Amino acid sequence: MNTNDKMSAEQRRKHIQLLRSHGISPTMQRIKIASTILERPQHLSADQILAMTNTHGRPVSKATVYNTLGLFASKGIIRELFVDQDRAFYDSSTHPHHHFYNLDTQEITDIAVEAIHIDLNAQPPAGCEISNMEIVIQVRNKKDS
Amino acid sequence: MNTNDKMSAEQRRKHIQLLRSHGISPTMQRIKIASTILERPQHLSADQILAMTNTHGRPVSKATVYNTLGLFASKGIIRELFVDQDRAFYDSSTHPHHHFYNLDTQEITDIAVEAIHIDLNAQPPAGCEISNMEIVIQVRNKKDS
DNA sequence: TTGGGTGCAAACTATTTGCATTCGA
DNA sequence: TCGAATGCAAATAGTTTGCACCCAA
Repeated sequence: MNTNDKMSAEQRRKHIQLLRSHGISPTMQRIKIASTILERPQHLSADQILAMTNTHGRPVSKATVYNTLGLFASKGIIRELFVDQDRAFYDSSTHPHHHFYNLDTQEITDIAVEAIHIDLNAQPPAGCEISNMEIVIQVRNKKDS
Repeated sequence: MNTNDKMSAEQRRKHIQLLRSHGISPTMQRIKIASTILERPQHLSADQILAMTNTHGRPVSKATVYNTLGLFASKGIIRELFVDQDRAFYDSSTHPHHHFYNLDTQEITDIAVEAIHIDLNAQPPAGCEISNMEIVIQVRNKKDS
């Protein structure tokens, strides 16, 4: 058993703990998907996660990946990002922060929560309350000029 | 010919002018779709527009409605809103403003541009420039308590 | 044994593409 | 006449649903 194997085994245990502590029973598929996302801080789309998860071992179906990501997000293990019309993205960091979203490359970059100050002088519509004040600032590659 | 018919004819002429002035040739389908959206300030999804357009006269296909909305948006007649993961919305007002988006009802409400002041202390990623700073604030119906 | 939990094939929905038809020069 | 513009059926991509299977009580 080499160092990498030890790391993986430790990570695996950590992820199982994490799932349990959020009330999710740690099945094979869920552990694989958790490992893919939580390996490091990152922003990934569902198919990126599907592809990365299925580079090794027994493949997990598309439906399971989608459903599992929804489950993880609803339990607060990861965060679902609303940055793109077409695809959902998932953020392995759940602490509050904002994002730049590059429309040309689909890349997501963090903005520290302290770096944006918002002054809102409008009331939500009657009978509503604010659910989410995360800001996405769309950027594009600079044109060569 | 009653008052309503006169109104419609006037509106129709105005819409044809508008299309021409934006470099769009005013076909039957486009005039019908323009009439649906521009009748009054509103926020509509593509199928709402499809359904409203096809309540009368010769029906316009789904594909044409989608493509036409994209065309109108790219020419600046209407504005495409990125408020919901699942569907695009189109705003008949193109002047800059922000939005509340009700996740429970899919209703969109305007926020005057002066009502939000944003202080951004972060640089866009290298090689990028900000493309769009329109803010969407997600709201939910207040729970009865 | 049974009932909720799990995973996935198939279905569904929003949107885009490819192409036959039409139009304007 | 001919190339570009137009409209739409069919294809696609992302996501959700419905159901067979499994496992703990």
